This record gives sequence, structure tokens and C-alpha cells, in this order.
Amino acid sequence: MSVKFYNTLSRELEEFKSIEPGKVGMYTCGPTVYNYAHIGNFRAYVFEDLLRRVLKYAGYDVTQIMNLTDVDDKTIRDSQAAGKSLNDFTAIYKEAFFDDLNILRVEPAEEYPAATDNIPEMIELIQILIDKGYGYIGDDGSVYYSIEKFECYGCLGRINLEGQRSGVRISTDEYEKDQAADFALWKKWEEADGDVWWESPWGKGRPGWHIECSAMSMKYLGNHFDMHTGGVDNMFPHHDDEIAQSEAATGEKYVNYWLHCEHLMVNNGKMSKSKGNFFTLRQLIEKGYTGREVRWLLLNTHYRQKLNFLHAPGEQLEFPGLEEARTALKRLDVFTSRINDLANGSKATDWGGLDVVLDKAAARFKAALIEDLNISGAQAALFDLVREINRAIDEQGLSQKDADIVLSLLRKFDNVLSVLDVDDQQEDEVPVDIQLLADKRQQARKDKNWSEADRLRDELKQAGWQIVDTPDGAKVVPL
RNA sequence: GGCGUGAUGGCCGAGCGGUUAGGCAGAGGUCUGCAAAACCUUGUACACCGGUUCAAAUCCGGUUCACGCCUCCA
Repeated sequence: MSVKFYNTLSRELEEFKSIEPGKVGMYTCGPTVYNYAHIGNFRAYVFEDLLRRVLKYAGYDVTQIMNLTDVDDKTIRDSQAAGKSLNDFTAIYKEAFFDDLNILRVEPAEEYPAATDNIPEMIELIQILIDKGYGYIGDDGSVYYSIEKFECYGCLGRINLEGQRSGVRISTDEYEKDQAADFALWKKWEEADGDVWWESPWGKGRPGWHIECSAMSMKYLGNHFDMHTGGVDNMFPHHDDEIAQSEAATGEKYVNYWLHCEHLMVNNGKMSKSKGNFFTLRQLIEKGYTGREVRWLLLNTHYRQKLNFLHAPGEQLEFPGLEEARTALKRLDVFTSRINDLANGSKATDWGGLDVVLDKAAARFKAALIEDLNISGAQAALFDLVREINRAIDEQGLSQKDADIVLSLLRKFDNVLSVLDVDDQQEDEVPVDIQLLADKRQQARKDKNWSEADRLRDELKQAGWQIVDTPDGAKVVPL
């Protein structure tokens, strides 16, 4: 079965063929480290995580490069406001970014090149563009890219330059350029930039935004590589500019497959600072949600679909979507814990029907994911598996061996999903006093003193612990 | 103004021409001392109007609404 992706270049579902058999080179646009990333940003990174995990699941050896934009207008502006050097300032948010990725269980990329570590590569690329006639020095001393020189400018975003809204783009210093839509390759140093500058053949300055991705992607993945991803808002102009720069410089095709992730919305509206409706991961963690719950929520909706993040301030359930994630995960947790218990000691005999059930689940799971990352189909396969196994357990029990086989399939699934906690079920330490209450309840039950047993159960509930009676005795789990 | 995406049952969300998506919530039941968990049963869903077809949530046209890009915003 072949892996398929929706390629923005063709706007069609295409069979994925890697340049080198069995290997994928993938460049994923990373964050601008001037602040904490919000969950909208993380939607893209979780999508990219799913992508790399599915590719690996399908047998590919993945090399993923994610850039860190650590020099641009915002990083300069805010570092100055904070009274810190650019590096000291961005270091804070680089670290925060990696912390957050970790909390969201995002598998690390192979490399995270920072823009400021690759200035010479960018300068070299800009020089080539100037030599080939695509770059020119504007009246203000900055270097610009002449979009009319590039044959297919705007082909990715399907932008035709004639139809553009007039008047909007002509502002501030745009007249320095030959054409309003020409973009900067190298920005000449200005007073406001302070001590942020690098020496170049065109004088002191700093790179334009788009050039960093061209330079760094080609440095690590070669002139022509398999995949490039980002949010839909990067499609144009950012990715079109990258194509223009890279292909003009090398004369080769730049990227085969472009994948773009849709936006996260808040209550059907755009997430924006002015509306005050954006959330950072740490805000949600403070509200008591876990990274895994946020991951599940972000993963839940197909990447090309807008994800509507529900927020009901003042309501009892402020974040209904996260609550739903919590209950869905709870169902899975109860299941994995149940299977783990059986794997550690079950008296049931082997079940002949297991293979069929597991094979079907595995096939559905994979078929869904390799079809343009159909996460919903994969989840349906998982939940159906849970129900079928639960039913088998209820009807005839599951042997220790069978339970182990189920666990190994769950681990396979979790290589992609990374939400299951198959093995590190945090068997929360039960405090001595809680265990004592639970034991007392068991005794009361033995004595058929139901009112006392129920009273103790309520007391435990007050203390935040839930009694779960199983055929093998009562377990205590946190609420 | 130009280009594009989407509207699915109480909520979230698959589906890409005929056959149960799945999750959450609700109702009834089995099990249990009672619960919880689990299992079984249960939902007049496909924005609106036309058209194509033996057959449309699924294809075509139109309408309405929402959203995005065209402003270095994932």
C-alpha cells in the first residue's frame, strides 16, 4: 500500500515517492523565538510530528530539519525592549520552545539550525542570486529579489500579481524596490537595529526572512529534497519566496511535496492577540491540563481542516475540547491498565479470535494514516479494537500471552500517536492513609456492612480517589 | 476587489456515488450488595435550491453563511 499526501503544488492527493528509496528529507518551518509559542503554533509542530512518525511507521528513514528564526524585526524589537542582547533574549524562548515540544511529546527533529548560525550560507546564496541577475541592490542599500525574473513566482500560493489588492502593499519604504512585491534578501542595517548586524558584501545588515529557510534547508537536505511543511499562512509569500530563491540559485527543482497545516481557531474566530483569545501551552498546563491532553486535541482534527478550539470563559467547563480529550484518554487508560493487569497475571486461556481482531485493527490503522494522515480513521481503528478486546475479556477473559500481544500492538500504535502510556502507566503511589481507608472498605464489604463500605468510598472520593472493583479485588486510582 | 477552503445527528469529528465511522454527552438494558469500569441496544445527521444518476452527504451549477491568504502570522 502506498503512502499518499495532499501536495499543495498540485492541490491533489499524490502518491508519495521519495527521491532516495527508503529515505525522506523533510524541512519543517519552525518558530520565531521572540515569545512563547501558542497552541496554534504547536498545532503545526504536532502535525509535523505526526507526519514524521507516520513516515517512520511506513518504513522510511526520516531526516527532519526545523529552523529557529532568531533574528527578525520582532526578535530585535523585543530584545531591545527587554534590555537583553539578541542571543540572550532568544535563548530564553528557544529553551521554552523545546520544553513545550517535550511536554507535547513531539519527537525531536534531527537538526534545529538557528538563523544566526548560518549567516555565511545565506550571504553565499544571496551572492549567487545577484550574480544570476535575480537579486539587486535597492535604493536603500538593501538587497531585493526581483520576482518578475522568476518564471513561476506565486505558483505555490496560486497568486496572480495582477489581481492583487491595490494600494495595500505600497507603504513606508516599499518604493525602494523596483516592484512593490519584491522581497528583501538582505536588509541594510538601520539605527533601530542597534548592535544586531553582520558584515556582508553589501555592507552591515541582516538577512531577510525567507533566505534563511532556503539556505538552511539546502545545507542540510541538498538542493532538491522531498518535503517541506508549514502553516497555510506560510504558503504565500514565504514558501513561494523560498522556491523562487532556491530554484533560481540552483537551477534545480527545490521541493517535491509541500504540505500545509490549517489554522487553529478559537470559537470559530481567528486567534489573535488583540482579541486576547490565544493560549500558550503553559497557560493550559496551569489550568490543570496535561501535555498529552493538549496533544490529543491538536492531533484530533485532520491537519488540513481548521481546528476549532472551544473556549467558554466563566463556564464550568472552560475548555470543552480538552475535557473531551481527557475523557477519551481516560477510556484508553482504563483499557491499557486493564490489559497490563492481565499481562501480569491472568488465568484465562488463549483466545483463538485474537489474531483476526488485531490484524484488522493494525491494517485499518495504517491504511488510514498513510492516506494523507487520516487520524480519525486511525482513532476509529483504535477505539474499535478497544471495544472488541474489552468484549472478549468480559465474555471469556484474556490470557497472559494474549494480553502481551495486545500490548505490543498498542505500543506500535503509540509509536505514531504518543498518547497511550502503554508501559509507563503512572501507577500513582497510593498514600498509606488512602490505602488504609480502602482496606477498611474491603473489610466492611466482607462483613456485608454496605452503609459503612459506601461511606468509606465517599470519603475516598472526597480525598480525590476512586475505588475500582475488579474480580481480583479493589484498586484505588486518582480521580 | 483577486484567489482559495469549508458547512455532517446535542457537541467534537471521519466519509470522496450504493454497505455501522469513531469519541463525548443522552436513553434503556446486562454485570455489581449499590456504584464505577466494561459490554449490549438505541440517534428522523449531512446549510439551502436546482441538476446528473437506477442510486448523492459524496458529482455539477447556483444561493447563503463562516474562515483563510493577498500585510515577514503555524
